[in-house]
Amino acid sequence: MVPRTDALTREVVDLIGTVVARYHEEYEEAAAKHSLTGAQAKVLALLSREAMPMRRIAQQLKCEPSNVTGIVDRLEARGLAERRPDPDDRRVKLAAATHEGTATAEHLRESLGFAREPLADLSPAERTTLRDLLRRMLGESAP
Amino acid sequence: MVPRTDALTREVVDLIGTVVARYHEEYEEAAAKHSLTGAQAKVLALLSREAMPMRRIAQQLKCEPSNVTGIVDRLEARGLAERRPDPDDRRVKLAAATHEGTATAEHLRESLGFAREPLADLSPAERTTLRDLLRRMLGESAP
DNA sequence: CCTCGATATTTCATGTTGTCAAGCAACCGG
DNA sequence: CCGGTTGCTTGACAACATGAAATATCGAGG
Repeated sequence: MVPRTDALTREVVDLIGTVVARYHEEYEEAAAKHSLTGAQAKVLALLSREAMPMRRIAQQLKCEPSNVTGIVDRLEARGLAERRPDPDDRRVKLAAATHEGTATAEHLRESLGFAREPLADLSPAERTTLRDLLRRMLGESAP
Repeated sequence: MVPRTDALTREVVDLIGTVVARYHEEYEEAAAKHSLTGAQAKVLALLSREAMPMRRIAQQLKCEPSNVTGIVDRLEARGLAERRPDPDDRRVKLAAATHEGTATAEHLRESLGFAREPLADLSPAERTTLRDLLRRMLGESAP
C-alpha cells in the first residue's frame, strides 16, 4: 500500500501536473497560431487520420454529440472539414477533413513543439526508460 | 538534431498525450463529484494553500483577471471562498478559501486517484528514475 | 409489411469559461 | 496634487459543454 503522503509519489504527481499544464499551453498556443481553438484542433487531428461519424468524435472527446455538432460546424464554415453521408446508414453523417483541413492538421502537428524541445535533453537510452515507465504507469503491460 | 519522425520520440510523445488525457479525465471527474468544474477546483486548490489576490490567480491559471472574477464569484456564492480586503493595498482583494472550501479541497485531493493508482505499479526506485527524467524534461536541471 | 423501440444527429435553452475593451478606485512618483 | 499605472469589475461576445426534445432512420418482432 502506498501511503498518500509519500513524498516521492507526491513529487512525481506534481511533476506530471506540470507536464500536463505545459502540454496544454503549447497545444492551445499551436492551435491559436492557425486560428483554431483547442477543441477544433483536436477534432481536426482526428479527422485528418480518417473520416468518422459525429458520434465517434464525441466518444473520443468524451463529450456529448450535440457539442460536436457545433465544433464541426465551425470547421466546416472555414472549409477545413465537411460532412458526408454514410452509404451504409442514412442516419449517420461522416465528418471528414478537406484537403485544406488535412494540410492544416499537418502544420499543426509540426508546430507542436512539445514533441522535440523538452525531450531533446534526454539521451535515447533515457527516452527508452521513460517510455517504459510511462507504459507501465498507464497499465499497458497487460498482454 | 532529433528528427521529427524518430519513432521512439513519437512514442514517448504519444504516451505523454495519453497521460495528459487521463489526468484531465480524472481531474474533471473528481471535481464533478463535488459539483465543481475543473476551473473552480483548480482555484479552490490554490486558495486552500494560501489566500492570494485575484491577479495572482489569473497568473497561475494563465487567463485574464476578468475571468477569475466569475470563477471566484461562483465559489463565493457557494460559500467555498470569500474576498477579503488587503490591508496593505486597498485596490487588492484577497481571495481565500472558507472553512468549508478548505475541507472540500481536502476531499478533492483525496479523491484524485491519479496520485496513487497509476504509480502503484512502480517500485520506489522506478519512481525515482521517473521523477529525475521528468525533472530533466521540464528543464529543472538548471541551477 | 408495419409498428415499436433504439440510434444518429440536430436544435434549443442554459451555464461556465475565456477574451477584450471600458470603467472605477486606489496607489505612487514627480 | 496630478497624471500615469495598477487591480478589479463590468459588459458584450464567442466557444464549449450539458441536457431535453425533435427528426429521421434503422432493425427486429409480430
